[in-house]
Amino acid sequence: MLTYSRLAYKDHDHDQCIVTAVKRAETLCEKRKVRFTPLREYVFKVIWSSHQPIGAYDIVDNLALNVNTGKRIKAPSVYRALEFLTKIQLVHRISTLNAYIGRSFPEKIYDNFFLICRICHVTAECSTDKINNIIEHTAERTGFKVEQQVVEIIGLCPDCKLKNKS
Amino acid sequence: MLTYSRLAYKDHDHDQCIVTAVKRAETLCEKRKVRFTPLREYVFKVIWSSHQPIGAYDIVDNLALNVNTGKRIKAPSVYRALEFLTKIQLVHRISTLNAYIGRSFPEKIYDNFFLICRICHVTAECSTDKINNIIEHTAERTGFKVEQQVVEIIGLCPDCKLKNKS
DNA sequence: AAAATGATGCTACATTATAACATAACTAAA
DNA sequence: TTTAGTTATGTTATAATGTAGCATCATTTT
Repeated sequence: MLTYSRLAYKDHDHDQCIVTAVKRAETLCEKRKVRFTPLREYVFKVIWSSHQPIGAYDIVDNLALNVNTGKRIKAPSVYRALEFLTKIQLVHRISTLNAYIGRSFPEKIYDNFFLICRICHVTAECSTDKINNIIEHTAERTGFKVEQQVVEIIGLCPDCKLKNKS
Repeated sequence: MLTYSRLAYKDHDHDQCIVTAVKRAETLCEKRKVRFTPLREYVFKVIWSSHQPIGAYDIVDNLALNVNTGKRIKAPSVYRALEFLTKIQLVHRISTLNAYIGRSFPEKIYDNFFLICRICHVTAECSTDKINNIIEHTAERTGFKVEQQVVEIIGLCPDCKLKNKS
């Protein structure tokens, strides 16, 4: 089976994208019995505001001020929200960019990878169970126990590929 | 075809490892008509001094003082050497650790991945042409042009797996 | 209500990386 | 073999990313 998320490359109703992601997040947190607090939701929404990974300090800049105090939310709070969201797989840290992106298949822990445009940074999540098989197979022959995989593919998205053909 | 570098997990003559790597580097640089300067060689050797990825500032700390001036070699110089070595594929930046490791198959641009031990950080480079096929195939269906791939597998190396069985 | 746990706020700082400009070393052309 | 061009390194300062440690506030459990 092979599925992929080409959505990032198409015109689409992005507000709907966010709504769906938030719903998915709420469901997942309920199931895992963890709290989807306002701060975590705000951070999650800022991350989902585009299909480009966003840096932690850009999230800080894009967050609304704290509702109660009117003060800016500081880096450590954002990093803690990111840690939480990452741990339950709702968000992925694109380590080649030091930036964070919302996950389209949060239930898939392996089998997923990211296509990252070198120019515009638009990032699509893909999922195929074949990759994991190969990695697992190769790793096992060396006695290595796979726990987590980071697969980041860098290149050109369809749009930037066209624009750079000249 | 499937090859892999289990060397990292075995007792071996590591000095020989370094000598081989340096020779390979010299040959590659000659072929590409780029300069394997003393600084680049020193940095390369420090990286190859173990099978654990090493951070840029740890390289700074481990470098001998500048032969002529007796002064410490500073971060920007090291980063420039790293940029050079990374660009010609002699070194890989393990982006999940912000650290650098010598490559065993510098001629392979795709098809390679890294098994990184979560505990001791020992890292083995593997190479199999199957992964790239899948990624390429999936990416192409979305119109994405693959240029570079970062595959970092986190888990337990054979030694740490044994030690943590209890 | 009290106690325990979990989440956020906050200051200060650690770590990783680069910009910008000066100097030195190499290379190729006249 | 000088000179001009190019590439590499030195140096200072600073940007960008991430965390430690402790105080406070909120939620859940007893």
